[in-house]
Amino acid sequence: MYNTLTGEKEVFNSLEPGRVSMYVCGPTTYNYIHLGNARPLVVFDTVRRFLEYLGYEVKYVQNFTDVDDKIIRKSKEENVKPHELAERFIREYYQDADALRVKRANIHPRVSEHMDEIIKFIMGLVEKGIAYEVEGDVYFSVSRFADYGKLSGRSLEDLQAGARVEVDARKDNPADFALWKKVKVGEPSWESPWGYGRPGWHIECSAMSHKYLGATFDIHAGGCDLVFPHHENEIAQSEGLYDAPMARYWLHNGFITVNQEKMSKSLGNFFLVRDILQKFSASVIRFYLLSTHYRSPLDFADDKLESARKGLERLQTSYRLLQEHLDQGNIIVETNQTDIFVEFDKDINGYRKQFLDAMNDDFNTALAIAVLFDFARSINTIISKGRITSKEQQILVSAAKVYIELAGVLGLEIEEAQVEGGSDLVDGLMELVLSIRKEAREKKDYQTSDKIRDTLKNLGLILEDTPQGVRWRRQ
RNA sequence: GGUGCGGUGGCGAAGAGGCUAACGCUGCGGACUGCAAAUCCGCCAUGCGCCGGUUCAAAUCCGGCCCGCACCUCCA
Repeated sequence: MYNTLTGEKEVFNSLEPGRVSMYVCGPTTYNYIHLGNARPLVVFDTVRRFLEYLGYEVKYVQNFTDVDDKIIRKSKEENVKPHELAERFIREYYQDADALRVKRANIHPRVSEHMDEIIKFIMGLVEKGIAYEVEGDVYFSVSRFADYGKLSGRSLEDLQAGARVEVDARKDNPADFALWKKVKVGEPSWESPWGYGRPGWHIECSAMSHKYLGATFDIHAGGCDLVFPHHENEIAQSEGLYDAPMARYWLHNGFITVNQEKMSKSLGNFFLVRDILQKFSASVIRFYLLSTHYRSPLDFADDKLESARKGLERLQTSYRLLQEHLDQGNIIVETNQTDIFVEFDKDINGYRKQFLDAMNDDFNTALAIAVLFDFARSINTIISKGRITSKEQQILVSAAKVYIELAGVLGLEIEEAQVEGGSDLVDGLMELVLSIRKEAREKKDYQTSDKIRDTLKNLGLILEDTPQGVRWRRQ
């Protein structure tokens, strides 16, 4: 996997055999999540699923930033208490993340519930002399941490040269950042040795990751805009206090762009997951997010999601056809396997291997998906060969199993969309309509039969005539 | 100004020294079908931003240039 810290792909070795500890920076809960927020969720959820597939026991921690300037500002606008606002959007977060099949973390720590740990952490830094208090604020002294800049590849001189931060004369160094902010009127605050106040942005991840994963853990992940300053500062805090490497592998996903520009809240060009779900299913969104390598930028546009929709549908169709083929049970009892099935049987393992090789190479989901397409084509071809022997049926059953298993590593729902068919009423009506159409076709009254097909299509019901009779499905 | 990422067919996107440059979408031709749909088969980059260099061999390595994006301030 590619490690931002070294700038190279490295072989992954976990700290403890068979176990992986992983911390992912979660959202600040003051709004619904947008697609840009969803990308790391889906990408790192996939990393987790893959590690679990390989047999690791993954301890996955993802925080909620529920104490923050933006929450306070928005709560004033909406005239609700900050913690109520945060609480509400945590619930909304789960709704979107669950839809995208993002597995819940083992622990979802919140800043508001970890004040003791945070304050103790800061006290430790002050005692070690790498943080200092000024009038109720506490700052981290970057000049006291020799490795400052190692993650983002910049030096303190670089930072000063291009400094856009207004200089605060009370700081020893302009790059020093706040660990603790003195309370302002009307803001939530907690008691501390420096008076009432609240934590700075970066300290929470250092304190909470330490509590749940220890001074050193395996993987720390987040969006690439967090490399600097957020993760750089986390390293300074954690390594400054514990003198041990914070995380061994740092993973960063690329941005979602809109017209090649970063999707962000400040530019206002963001799309909420919730709104996109009006047009596309969560599975399609997930598929789309995984169709590009996680470190590359990914441009958002309706036609690109539409293309993803068609692609995913292709994968789903293969599975559906395979199931139907097996359900039809047109097995003939013979012993001689044809060559093509022998070949296909070998291919199944080949696809699995190719898929895993792709994932093993820095989570190349785009390539892994390509393998699924090859697999799908193979399935489509083999089942078009018609009747099968019982031995051949076994091969198809195992193909179905592997196919679902690999899709599952990506968290893709391949077998969905068919059962949702409907109520007894719909089924009953469809039975009636289809029998009328069947009669019309038998009488070669194609005008009527096509009218039925076209009308149903406009209602979102697709009819497909096959040698075994008509088949219908939604969408 | 500093730091980093990237430019591959109509679109999206893999590939990172050597088989005909994957895969998906679109388009075109064919098979199947009453016609469709789905599926299958075939076609669509003598070329991978531009110019040089290294090499028997370069999208892939090196140098220069052009263009785009991001970070250096809250953002995933």
